[in-house]
Amino acid sequence: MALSHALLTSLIEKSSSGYDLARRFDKSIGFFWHATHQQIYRELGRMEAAGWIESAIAPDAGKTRKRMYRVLPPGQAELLRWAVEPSNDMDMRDEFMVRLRADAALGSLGLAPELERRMALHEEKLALYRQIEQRDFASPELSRAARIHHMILKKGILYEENSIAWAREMLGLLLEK
Amino acid sequence: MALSHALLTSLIEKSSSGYDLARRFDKSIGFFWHATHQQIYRELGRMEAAGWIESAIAPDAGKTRKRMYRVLPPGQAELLRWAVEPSNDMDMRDEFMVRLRADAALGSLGLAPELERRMALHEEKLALYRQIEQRDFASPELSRAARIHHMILKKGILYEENSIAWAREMLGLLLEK
DNA sequence: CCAACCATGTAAGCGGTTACATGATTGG
DNA sequence: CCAATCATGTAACCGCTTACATGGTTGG
Repeated sequence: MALSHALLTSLIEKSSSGYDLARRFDKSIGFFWHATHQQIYRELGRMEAAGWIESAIAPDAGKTRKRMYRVLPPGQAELLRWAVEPSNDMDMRDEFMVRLRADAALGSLGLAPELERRMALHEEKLALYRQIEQRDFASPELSRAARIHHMILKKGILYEENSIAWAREMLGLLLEK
Repeated sequence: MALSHALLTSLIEKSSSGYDLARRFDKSIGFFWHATHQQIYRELGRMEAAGWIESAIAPDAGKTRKRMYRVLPPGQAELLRWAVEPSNDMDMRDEFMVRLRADAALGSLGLAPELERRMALHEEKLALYRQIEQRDFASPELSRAARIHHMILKKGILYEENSIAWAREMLGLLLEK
């Protein structure tokens, strides 16, 4: 399971509460590893039980239940151990391809509007990624860590560009006749 | 859930046994919707209980348990109903991006060999896709269904090309210094 | 004759999704 | 004051993965 290791990585980058972690996750590692807050809270509980992380009442908790989590040496050791294992391929589950194949088998089902909707989503994501790129990676001299983060972002940018170009061609085919 | 609909589509394309379905799946829809044989058998059972498909002992069963499945009108209706629903985005779960981010946080962990391994896998897949493209879609005049199948394959080809180009650049960064 | 493959299934366990719940704080 | 957001959790369900099991057929 990789969720725990994604959380460890994120907590090593910056100790934080479950809530903050969930929000940061959505905007960084989450682009490549989505998780809901329920998953995150449960996983934090497990990792604390395993001695990988520890928590304390947050300094700014006030009367809330806010807790800060930080990684312990066994957690870091586990991350190191895991990092060099062979990784599973990305799974390519795309419902829309199934729908297209149904359209091919049954005749024109009117998938064009849905394709346009998805294209717009890709455009949005691409714009967001490019904005992040401008903001965080414009400098000519970046640290090794920053350059790696940039490459991860670039993977997303390539994917979105690729998806948009493909969708444009696919749309042409669906609208034919 | 889309697995049942992927199976319905595949069965509409060609009635077959669970075993054949599982094998065909690996080489067509399976590129975008992987499923193990256990998932497939269970799903076939559910769909038969729901009246979407029916099965009969296969003509070439001999003394084996081989059964042929075919789609019934309610199954086709269900597929039509589902096909035009809004589709979920492809989830982008890529463990290797998490590992890279761990590498960025903890210092050089030696991920280059693993990246090279993955690059080779992408090359293999790309070669396979291009071979299928030559075999099935070389003709200048293709039916609508064939052209849709070709576009689905092209999506895979774009993805693999993209991944290889990205990996090459990433490898350069990991080997620096 | 034996290994590989055909063909189908059971069972356990885990991860992920969804719905629901609770209470505090902040901003208009 | 009320709505939105902060912050954390419980519970149920379902899909997916993995291991294991069973028996028939085919090819060298």
